Amino acid sequence: MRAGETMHKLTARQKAVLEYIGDSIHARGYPPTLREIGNHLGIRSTNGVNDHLRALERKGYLTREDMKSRTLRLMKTPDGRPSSRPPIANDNLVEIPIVGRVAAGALSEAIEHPEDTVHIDRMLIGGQRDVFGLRVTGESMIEAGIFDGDFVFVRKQLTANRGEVIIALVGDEATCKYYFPEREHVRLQPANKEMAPILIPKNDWQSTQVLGVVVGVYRRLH
Amino acid sequence: MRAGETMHKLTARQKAVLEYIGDSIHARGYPPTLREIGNHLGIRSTNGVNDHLRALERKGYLTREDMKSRTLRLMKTPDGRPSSRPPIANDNLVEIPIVGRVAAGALSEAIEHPEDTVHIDRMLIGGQRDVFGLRVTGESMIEAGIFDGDFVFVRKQLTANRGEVIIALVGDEATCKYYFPEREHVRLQPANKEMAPILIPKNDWQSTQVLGVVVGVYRRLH
DNA sequence: CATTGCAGGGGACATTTGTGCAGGATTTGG
DNA sequence: CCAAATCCTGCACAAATGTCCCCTGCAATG
Repeated sequence: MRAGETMHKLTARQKAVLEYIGDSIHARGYPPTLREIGNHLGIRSTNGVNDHLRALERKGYLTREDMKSRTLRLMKTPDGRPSSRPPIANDNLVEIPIVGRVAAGALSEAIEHPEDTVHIDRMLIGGQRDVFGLRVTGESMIEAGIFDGDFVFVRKQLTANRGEVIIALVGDEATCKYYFPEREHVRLQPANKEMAPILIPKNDWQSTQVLGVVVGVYRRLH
Repeated sequence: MRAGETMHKLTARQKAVLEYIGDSIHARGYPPTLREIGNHLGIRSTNGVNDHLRALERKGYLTREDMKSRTLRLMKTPDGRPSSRPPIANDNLVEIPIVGRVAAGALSEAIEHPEDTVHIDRMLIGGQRDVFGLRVTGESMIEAGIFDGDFVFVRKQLTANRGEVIIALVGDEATCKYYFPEREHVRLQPANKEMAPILIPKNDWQSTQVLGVVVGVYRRLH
């Protein structure tokens, strides 16, 4: 950085404006209007927003064109580096339906009508396809680090390997357990010393009872 | 692909329109207006341009929003491949830098030069801003369901509430622990019966030692 | 031959959007 | 302490911009 090229610092508010503009471009593909910025930051007057934009222009963080809508261009990031934000590459993102709760019943129906979806980085689910999400109820897998309220991401498949964490349909309830096929029965093993395994005789066991294999776990804190 | 979902081919004119929109976004950073498109292609009537846009929408090459200027989004390239800059429908996505591993040392440097990023649904981090990611090393939080190799998402902040899971800088190592401020010292409590708490005298404790509060945990399985 | 899609012209109209003016309250730097 | 900057409200206005309606012509299709 040369002398004379004074490093104009931003106020917190100006930084927030600049960040929202970047977010908008990044997420929607086009810059926001004055009023959109105002709405997002709780500024009721377009002039209030304009003040910020003028300040950001003066300090060299963005440029715009006269009397044209949405013609904002970012020149520098809030920390002063030249701006060039690559657009999100869709290839890395997957949209995942959250189909209900494990052990909540009537799951198969829920799968057809997802209530909600989340987007998740493909990297986090190991590049798997056909993944859906569930909310966990109960404490049966706490020793595996899967707690009440956690989200689990499940790769849809009808078979599993010994020892994997699976979602199985028992009766009409979905449940999350370790999978242990044995001679006479299939053992669904909880990860909780105080709970007994579920034993299902091989005769009663149908392949449709495995809904999928858990490939990821997410827990919100705070 | 269903029947009826035919591969809609573009006319030469429609292709030209689509390309100009792409050029505009690329060169100027924002999409053009109807009249700008018309000027560029020699179409004097906004309606003429609108016809093209409607056709492109119908064929799935772009989307736009009602009564908003410059809200064009490309969905497919002229040759039918998904657009390289696929605008995420909703803006509930956040790009999160993965800055290193907890207890890996030299973390503060890593924060400046993120090695990698993941995208995550804003819903999963409770709408927080200023979030970064870390990979956990070690077993010190297993009873809190945070295992070796897990990703933690951390809201950047210099203070925390009693009992929250935080990332703290101890010496030059970042560590993940429960936060318990007490009379004489700050206690960093592991969630592992076999490990002792770290006690840091209030004198040695500086606010900069809290790097942030853990707002989410992700674990890959399989 | 009627219909459909394409490619426009021309223009009225409503909405969106940026600009500008007139303030006020607070903070910051000298 | 004053001046400048920050961060707003509120409003009026004009320009930019999308939508809609009614046309013309042409080509392809059934």
